[in-house]
Amino acid sequence: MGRSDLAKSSCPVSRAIERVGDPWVLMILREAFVGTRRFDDFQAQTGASPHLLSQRLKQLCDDGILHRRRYCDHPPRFDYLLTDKGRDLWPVIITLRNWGQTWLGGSSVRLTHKGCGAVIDPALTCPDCGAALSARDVVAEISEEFEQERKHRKGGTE
Amino acid sequence: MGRSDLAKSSCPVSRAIERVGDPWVLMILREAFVGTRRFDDFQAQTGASPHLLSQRLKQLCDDGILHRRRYCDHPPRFDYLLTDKGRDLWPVIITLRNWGQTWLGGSSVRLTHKGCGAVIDPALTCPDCGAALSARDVVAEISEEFEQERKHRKGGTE
DNA sequence: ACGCTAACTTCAGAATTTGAAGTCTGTCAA
DNA sequence: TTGACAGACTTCAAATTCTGAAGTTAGCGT
Repeated sequence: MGRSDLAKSSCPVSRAIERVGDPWVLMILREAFVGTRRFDDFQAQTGASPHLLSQRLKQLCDDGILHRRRYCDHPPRFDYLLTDKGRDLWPVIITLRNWGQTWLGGSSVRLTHKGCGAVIDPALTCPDCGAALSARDVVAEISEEFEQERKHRKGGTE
Repeated sequence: MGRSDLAKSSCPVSRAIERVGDPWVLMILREAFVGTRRFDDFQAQTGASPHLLSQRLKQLCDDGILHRRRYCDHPPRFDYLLTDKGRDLWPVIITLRNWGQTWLGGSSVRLTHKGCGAVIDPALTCPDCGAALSARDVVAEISEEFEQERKHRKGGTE
């Protein structure tokens, strides 16, 4: 398949990985959710080289995850803001945080729910019955199209 | 900072990214959650070269996310199973799926909750009051230790 | 006119990845 | 007992990507 062909897969997970499945992209997103906006701040907090950072920011803008805004005309200055599409990646960062906190330690990041004021660890639940969800509680049924793709790969010449 | 120092950060997100913030690792995890166990099947479904796959599987075993099991003595044959630590990464894959399905399309993966039988899209909720959660609903408060780390980077020589 | 800030770009050497080919152990059928 | 095959890898050279240091551009403040 090759990494650059992931987006062609009909699997939504592959497609998402193609866009955000990169350590630098994930670090940039973490920063963005903490309020970081400017190039040099992203650089300082992620440790990415300017070259790399500039590539990734460009890519994230192209993908509609960040928006490059001119926040000052004279001199010309730009910053990077999350779009709605980007803000929707918050659950991905939060689930990584949850896992990191549980299995790798590190000083915690406290999350407070504005609605009820409680300090929380957000968890996946069933929107229907409200039960907490883990891998064992759910059956995944792959679409016909994706099933074909997989079968083809097992036997096929590729 | 450099990518390989992420684990030294006190931020649980960085630590998690250090372990699983790689497209191949994420693809391997996706596969593992769909029941894939054997080397050649991982290879066919992820498209990774055997060299790369072997590196990543080794790394995932070292990190305690997968377990390399000898499932046959004669001839010696091995497969890779998720550990509890690995199974706990399910929410990460699911949130990637949710985002991919919403913003990138692709034929859907249907999830059925065994408990109540409903076809669902798992969502993050507040375990206290049960409300659905998005980035805007939560305040993140960074630990003192991590706050120091960040300040140091802004001014510091690094 | 000099130093400074912010947002980058350039470049060479180092590291990683790709893709093809090969290895090793052992089974099974003829 | 030879030959075809399966599974789990390893090896290697060429292509790609990343790292780290240095330089660039535009304009402000003194």
